[in-house]
Amino acid sequence: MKIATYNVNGVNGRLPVLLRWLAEARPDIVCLQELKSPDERFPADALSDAGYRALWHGQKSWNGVAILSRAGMIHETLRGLPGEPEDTQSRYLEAAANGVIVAALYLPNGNPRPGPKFDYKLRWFERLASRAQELLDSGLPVILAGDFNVIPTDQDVYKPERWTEDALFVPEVREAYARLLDQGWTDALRKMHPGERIYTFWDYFRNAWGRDAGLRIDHLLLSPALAKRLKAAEVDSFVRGWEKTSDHAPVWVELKPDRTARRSIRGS
DNA sequence: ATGACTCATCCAATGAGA
Repeated sequence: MKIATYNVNGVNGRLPVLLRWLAEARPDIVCLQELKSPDERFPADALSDAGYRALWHGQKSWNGVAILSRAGMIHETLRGLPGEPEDTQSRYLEAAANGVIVAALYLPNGNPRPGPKFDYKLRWFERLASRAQELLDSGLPVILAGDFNVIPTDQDVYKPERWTEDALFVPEVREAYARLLDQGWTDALRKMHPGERIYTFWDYFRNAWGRDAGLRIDHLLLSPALAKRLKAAEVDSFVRGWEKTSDHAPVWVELKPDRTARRSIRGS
């Protein structure tokens, strides 16, 4: 089973690129971020024609997350993170699909720092960590997939010294990410590629793609049950080179079949 | 240090992204 995350930076403007990538990559489940679309303009028909059922949590102009599945039904389990009822930003959607709990998330950027946007990022991080702990405690197979807006280490940025004051890289944020992992999550891309420079985002500015001046900020975190099934994790960086593309590239994991489930099917 | 680029917004100039 292949599960992907892709910050599309505008789901309607990006539709041709998204459909092309879906046709080529054939992921079973996809988490999308930055829909930048109100719910009524989400391209559900075009995605349905491409073979995907969808669940979406949109918002006019900004944010917005969605979960696509071609594997079967999607059952919503949570829309928005608890803990801040006045928060109207559409950044979290969670569902059960194909035997897995999938959380699609778009963590706040947090710049400029210091300021209210940075404070909001830290609060949102805490709310995510609370939910993540609940999900781990459930013992279910869970994947947290999305744009975390966190550069975890020096290895994940083309020029660390340029980013020391940035809300994506300051120690406070990197520590929050490390604490999240310490709950028991596996950073799938890093697990499969230790010691490798690997990016998921390249700025539109300054020919960042041409210079390979990237950041690794889109992450796929696996609960222990799914970490055992991890087979491959990659970035479809070629998509970043397409016309009218997003500044992010899709990231995906391939999971081995669930041995427990297979045993039960065989009845042994 | 700034701004470069791209998206979405009642179409123009602005906010947001990272």
